[in-house]
Amino acid sequence: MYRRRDDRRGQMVADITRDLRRYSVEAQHIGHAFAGLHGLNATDLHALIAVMDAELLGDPITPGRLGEQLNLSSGSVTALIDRLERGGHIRRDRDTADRRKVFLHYADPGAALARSFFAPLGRRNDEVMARFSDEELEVVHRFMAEMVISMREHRDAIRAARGEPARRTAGTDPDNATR
Amino acid sequence: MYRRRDDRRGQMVADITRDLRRYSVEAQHIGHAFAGLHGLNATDLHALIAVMDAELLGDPITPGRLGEQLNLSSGSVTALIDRLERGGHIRRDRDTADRRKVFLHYADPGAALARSFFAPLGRRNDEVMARFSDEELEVVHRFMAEMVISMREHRDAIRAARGEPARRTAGTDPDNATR
DNA sequence: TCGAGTATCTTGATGGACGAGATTATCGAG
DNA sequence: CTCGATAATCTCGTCCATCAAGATACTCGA
Repeated sequence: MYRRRDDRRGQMVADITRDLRRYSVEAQHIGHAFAGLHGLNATDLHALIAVMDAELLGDPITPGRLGEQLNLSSGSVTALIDRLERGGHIRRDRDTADRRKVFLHYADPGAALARSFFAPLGRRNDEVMARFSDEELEVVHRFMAEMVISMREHRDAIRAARGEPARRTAGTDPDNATR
Repeated sequence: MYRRRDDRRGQMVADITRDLRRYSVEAQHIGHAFAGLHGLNATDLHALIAVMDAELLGDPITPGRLGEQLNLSSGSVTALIDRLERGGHIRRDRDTADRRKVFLHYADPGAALARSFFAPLGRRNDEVMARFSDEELEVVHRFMAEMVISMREHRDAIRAARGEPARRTAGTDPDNATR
């Protein structure tokens, strides 16, 4: 689209760029549509997924860390958690050691919702991937992993250019990040 | 994450799924951060890109079609265009044939902004892709193209489940769609 | 053990974006 | 030249994010 070259490889680069853009636009639309279908908004859905992820890893998330992941102010996070708790999706639990902290745990309705979001997507993933060999998938993985790294750097650069000092999220550390 | 298998291929599938999820999350963050940096919001940025895309294809977009692409109500679209026009990013032009219609054209500040969004991303893309052979990129392209198709189907399914009757956007037609 | 400093979450006020529905302008068919 | 359909706009209410301040709990040095 922007910068079009004539050689075959240049065309390929452009195609992939366009693929990626389309993919993320679709992903956003899907999240938005699914959320709306269940009376949530896009942020709520992201939060629900983050809470579930953390819980499945045995490392419950706190409002503070949730705010970092979603890039939300602390006040917004409280309101967000209020909404989700009111909807019965998650619940708050005070830490016994440090009573300032609140741990977020998902309640069953929330978990079911998250599963119903991912299950069909997973099926579709499987369908597509079935058409590729192990070696091909390996290439795809290598490519996507590198793209994600590059995107994260870019994200941090933009955030740094703003006022937020890059706001070291879990993304700064190499790869143990939940997502 | 969800459904983890032990064999190598299963692991690969899970990894790629995770890659894709991370990618779209990052893409969203980048859009949000960039928009905020320039006094816009995420919707405004998407709209600006859509307007530019259409214009570059020589087929200026109308508010109605823009609303379809962004999945916005007509009222929101009007407000959105007001904002962008006020900011000097785009301008409205009445169609001479059908005076109900309004064509959206980007003004220079808007174009510059869109370019300053894509240019660094393009550079990063190039860097990553330089590390892959033609054949490998071919595989990536094939994979992503299929994923996009699958995602679109899913999106339409969800929207159909809602109230909107799949709202035939440009996505229904095979591939000449801008995005 | 007291107190200043810090961390974590919450509250309240404000502004802005979005959606729903009514309204205005225009077009095409009979 | 009406009537219905279509495109955009306007109005209003709701909801969400941000900001600034506040409440509570921990930490550590004197």
